[in-house]
Amino acid sequence: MDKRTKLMLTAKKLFSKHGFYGTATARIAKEAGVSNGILFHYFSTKDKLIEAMYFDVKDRIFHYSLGQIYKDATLKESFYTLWLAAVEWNLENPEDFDFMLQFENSPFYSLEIEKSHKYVQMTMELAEQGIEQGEFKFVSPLILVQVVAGLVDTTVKFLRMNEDLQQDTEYKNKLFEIVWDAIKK
Amino acid sequence: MDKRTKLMLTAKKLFSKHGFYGTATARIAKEAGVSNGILFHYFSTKDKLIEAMYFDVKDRIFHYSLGQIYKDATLKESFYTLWLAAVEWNLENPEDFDFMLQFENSPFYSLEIEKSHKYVQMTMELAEQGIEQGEFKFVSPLILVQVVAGLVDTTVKFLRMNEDLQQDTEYKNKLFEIVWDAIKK
DNA sequence: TAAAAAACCGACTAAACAGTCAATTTGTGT
DNA sequence: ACACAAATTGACTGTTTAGTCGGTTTTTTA
Repeated sequence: MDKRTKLMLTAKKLFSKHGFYGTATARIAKEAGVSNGILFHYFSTKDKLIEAMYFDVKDRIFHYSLGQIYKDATLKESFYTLWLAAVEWNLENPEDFDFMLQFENSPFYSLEIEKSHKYVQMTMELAEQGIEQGEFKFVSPLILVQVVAGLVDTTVKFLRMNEDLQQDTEYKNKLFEIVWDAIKK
Repeated sequence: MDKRTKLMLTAKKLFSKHGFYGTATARIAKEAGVSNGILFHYFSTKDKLIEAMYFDVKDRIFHYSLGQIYKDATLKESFYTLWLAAVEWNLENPEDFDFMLQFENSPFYSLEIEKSHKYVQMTMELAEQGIEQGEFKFVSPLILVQVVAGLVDTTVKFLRMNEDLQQDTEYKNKLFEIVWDAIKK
């Protein structure tokens, strides 16, 4: 594995456990088994490393989740697939989840960063579609996207504390009804 | 104003703008107009200061929001009052809001802390009531509480970016329908 | 009003930190 | 085989940091 990747994996592990504040760059390099200098060769500052990791994680989760949607699915099916894929991905990648939560709620994060992301447009289009078809509530498509994203986080946090429910498909369907009822007209 | 309060107000301002990582204790003391030493007289460590602030803010917002509920209100009215009060309080106290978001999504925060909070029980009871009366979805009362709390955050973030909607009662009612539909059977 | 306690000061320190850099190794194209 | 570029090292540094401490002022108590 190349050292850039090793650094990002180690950084993710440490950031998610100890926070940005509690993780020294020297420690990241040491635990990744590379030299101190190479970290700053790939990422000119600590902040740049954090930002690069954000884009990397966001990319992977959206690529995975959007990839699960199949053609000719109804709007509800698409949203169900999207929601479930995101929830399961986050449960299987707890470090990524913790890192993202921390990042998105820190002063590092601005909406400029968010908006620059290609996948946001794609989910917005789904929401707009639902509104036009009269299936969703007549509100800003942005709030609908944010509601779904927020409910993914809420669900993941809840299922983490209730491991026995993680495999319970029936219960997860009930949890999805929360999401669907929230956005549907 | 006593120096302990001055310190907490200044810390809140700086933490919300620059994060825990980006705010030095010396700077907090300086901008609060007090000596460096007195900070550690009141809060033995920086982490203790952060935690004390969390309890302080949480206390005030819950005290305010729960206080808005009137006797003999229906369950829906109670939830509406609670949700609206929380949203408006957060909009009027953006530093508190940013601080809380940061804290609750950082490794500082554990569910042990959350559970130790007296107000959590009170909202849980409201949720249990709704479930027993058959008015809410038949899921864990905890997820219902977390859904409402999460949707408060989502709403606040959204209204912050759309200042023109902040006074629009009709629109806010529509946003509440998202919350209500999410939890109601 | 005296003495005890609590609040308060700011200079100080030891450790930790992000980022640099000159030197060395590894890879690549000719 | 050679030259040139890119990757990599780890010791180093100037600064910043949380937290300490001996001493002073203010408040409380009896």
